[in-house]
Amino acid sequence: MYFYNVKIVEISKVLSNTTRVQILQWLKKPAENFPPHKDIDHFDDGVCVGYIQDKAGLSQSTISTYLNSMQHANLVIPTRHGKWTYYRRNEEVIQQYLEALKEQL
Amino acid sequence: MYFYNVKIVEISKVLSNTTRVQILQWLKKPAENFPPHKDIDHFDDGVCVGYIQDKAGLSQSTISTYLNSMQHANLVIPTRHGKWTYYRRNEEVIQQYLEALKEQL
DNA sequence: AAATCATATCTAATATTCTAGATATATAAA
DNA sequence: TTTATATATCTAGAATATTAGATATGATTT
Repeated sequence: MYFYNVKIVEISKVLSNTTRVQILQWLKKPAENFPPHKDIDHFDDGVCVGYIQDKAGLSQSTISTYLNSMQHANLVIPTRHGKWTYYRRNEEVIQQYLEALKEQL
Repeated sequence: MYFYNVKIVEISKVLSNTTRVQILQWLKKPAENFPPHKDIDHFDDGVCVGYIQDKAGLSQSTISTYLNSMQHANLVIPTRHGKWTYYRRNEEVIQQYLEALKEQL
């Protein structure tokens, strides 16, 4: 298991916004929260930005900025498939964050 | 065990600032992080604001504001002793926050 | 190669956070 | 009952976050 650099304050900043927390929660069960993708029949690489945007009801640029900050904190992993970028949770980091809080908080 | 209302976003907001995280950490081991109080020989009710201010190196009003936000999120409990207000961790809420994250995140 | 589609980045307006100084309040001491 | 001490609240400026629209980029389609 590779250990990322888990920065408590940076990750907490991500979690200090309702929409960003929701995105993480939605990505836990993509099939329940998003329509199927048109080109692929699984969510192995996560969910495309457009679906996340529709669900959140915020502008495209805002969601892109949010996802960027989440990626910067290593909470999500982007994968490019053609013209789409899929985002999935980084379960390792989420787990490591919980551990870090348990130890350090 | 009484269950407080643990709001993930509100608590995460507290934890999104380095000083506030440090305060929580310092309060875990008051005897190691603060000088003894002059009137009492224990830290059962926590640490007075002045000591926290000195340790953090920020202004009195800033620390007071921080402690207020932490109290509002139920992360710390204030106790008045004469002219001092002592703050201690609310271990129940901290634990419940960790549980809430584990379940919901 | 032009048009289209998905996403990212830039720009800017508004809101919130950070922080300190000034002032208020509450308690204790003189 | 004035004075001193500890903490809280008020005010305000600077910094950062939120958010959307406009524009740019990268990939696919026509």
